[in-house]
Amino acid sequence: MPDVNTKAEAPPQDFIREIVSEDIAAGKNGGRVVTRFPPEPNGYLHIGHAKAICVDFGIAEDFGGHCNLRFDDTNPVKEDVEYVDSIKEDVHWLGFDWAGREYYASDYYEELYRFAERLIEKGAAYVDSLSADQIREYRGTLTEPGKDSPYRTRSVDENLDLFRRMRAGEFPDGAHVLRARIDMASPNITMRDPVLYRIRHAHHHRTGDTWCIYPMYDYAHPLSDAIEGVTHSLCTLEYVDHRPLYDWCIEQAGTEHEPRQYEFARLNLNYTVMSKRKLLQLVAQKHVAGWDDPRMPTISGLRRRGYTPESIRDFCTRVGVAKKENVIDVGLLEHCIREDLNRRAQRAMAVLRPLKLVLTNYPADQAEYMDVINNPEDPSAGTRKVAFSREIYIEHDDFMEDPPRKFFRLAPGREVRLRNAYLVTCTEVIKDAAGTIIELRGTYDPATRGGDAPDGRKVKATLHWVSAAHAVTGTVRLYDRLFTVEDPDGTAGKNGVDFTTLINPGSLETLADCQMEPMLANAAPGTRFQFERLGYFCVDPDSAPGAPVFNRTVSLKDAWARAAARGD
RNA sequence: UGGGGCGUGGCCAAGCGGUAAGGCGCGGGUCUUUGGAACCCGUAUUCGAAGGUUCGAAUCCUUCCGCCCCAACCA
Repeated sequence: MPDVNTKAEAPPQDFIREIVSEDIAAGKNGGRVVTRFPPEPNGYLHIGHAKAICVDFGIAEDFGGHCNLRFDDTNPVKEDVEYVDSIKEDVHWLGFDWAGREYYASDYYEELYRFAERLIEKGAAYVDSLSADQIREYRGTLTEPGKDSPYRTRSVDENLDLFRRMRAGEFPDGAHVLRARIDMASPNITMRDPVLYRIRHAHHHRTGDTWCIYPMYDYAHPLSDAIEGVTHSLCTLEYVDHRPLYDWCIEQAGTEHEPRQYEFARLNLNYTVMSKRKLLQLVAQKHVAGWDDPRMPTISGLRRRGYTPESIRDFCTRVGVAKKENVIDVGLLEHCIREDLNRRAQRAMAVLRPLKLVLTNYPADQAEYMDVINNPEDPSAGTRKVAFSREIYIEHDDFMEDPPRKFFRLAPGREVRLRNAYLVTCTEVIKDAAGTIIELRGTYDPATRGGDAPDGRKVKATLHWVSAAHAVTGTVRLYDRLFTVEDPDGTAGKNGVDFTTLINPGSLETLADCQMEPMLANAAPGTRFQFERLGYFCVDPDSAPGAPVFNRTVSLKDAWARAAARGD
């Protein structure tokens, strides 16, 4: 058994961390590591962003560096402060801290403008007066080279004059753009004289009406990185083609810092749509209650669903960082939250679909209090008292009048255990005129208090329950996948239908007559419990004192249901 | 058909010329007052394919095949 423990603490490795390690070893950037998380404030963050956040902040943290939160707010017509606020909240909630390094590309507009003038003076940029359509035509296609704009040869003086007048607001939107003079025949389309600035007479959420020309991402991003002293600019794979332009901007601007861009594969989840456009559509068309609907893959949705930040971060590290396109099984996400909550969530008993069981040999006016362990995984969570009495509710699913072979819960004449209470036997089934079971009668064995029989006899099932006289009524929202097809996007595309037609009609089931133990009546919103034998549930903000509303985060693993689905 | 990225078990993912880690899932078992949890066992003679180099290849070379991205004055 040679030193197995010395290797156990090896930090998580991936190709980016390898690069960073090598850079540090080589003394690059004076050993500094600076990354950035650069969202555009035009929507809510989702689980895909969570991966990027974990990569950007996580790597900085691992190497003793820091990560800037920078808003890439270069397109005023799509952005809003509502989004910057939600982004800040979500990043913080995930457990990351930018420690005051909150930046905005718009803070650099003046500096970016000066760089642009310098580019013009060097002959590296020019003002083009082609229309957007013409620019597209001149750009060529994937297989044919583009051709030079007739304005490409304008003099430096003319370019400078035009660009200054663009800034001064002399021209309407679309009249001119500033372009990099690179190579219209480049096999990489990104390099065919990319647009650097466009005219947009629009109000910006931070700079107001100060500007009417706005820089493009491809220009603003590398220079913002350089201005901030970012060393490793980490982004997703679709930007690989943009890297030569990123480097071109850095080189042309001759900045003090020379950040480098590295790309990794974005996160995809099966049974989920992730594009901002589609998420926005779900909200706008009211297929869901909002950005934070517990069925949404947004950070705010996952939060309301009951996911913990720890579980999401754990998920991101398990998913890894690589360059292969991937589709992660949502089952992994569910595993992560179960594992976290199993250790931390207080247990409680709640009956979702109540069926009354009257114990005919239990005194009508009596009640007693059982000692119940709050969390078997965490002794420090202590115990609580739970009331027991003659009339109790059990789960309707836990009784079958004519049970199949492998069903070993309650049935006529059968004895089962009521968790932490007594062994009980069903003696009678009461039905209404229509034949519907409305109540059960049974007896309890007074010698089995706590749940063990002195004679050592065993029962095969243990049921959760709640005393009818003490129960509080609450609402439970059972959430299921929003889509039951693995690849909603692909399936919708293949069948030529709108993806919203694929929404699972059973993605939300609301149960308003759930019977719960009293301690659940006034739990604070956000509090998470395990309802024994059912799953993990989180108190929703819609709760009122004495009228709690719970969201089911995820069910418990259910071998019985799995076997039944498999066909025994 | 231009350029770029990527192909290791159902889904991820290590591996960096010395004889296929790990996680999820799945199957079986132990234990159990949650059909939960925990624990144990099993799950790729093979790394997209075919050639080649080598004593030895998932790792090097060649060719082929497949998937993804790029033709916004979006990011």
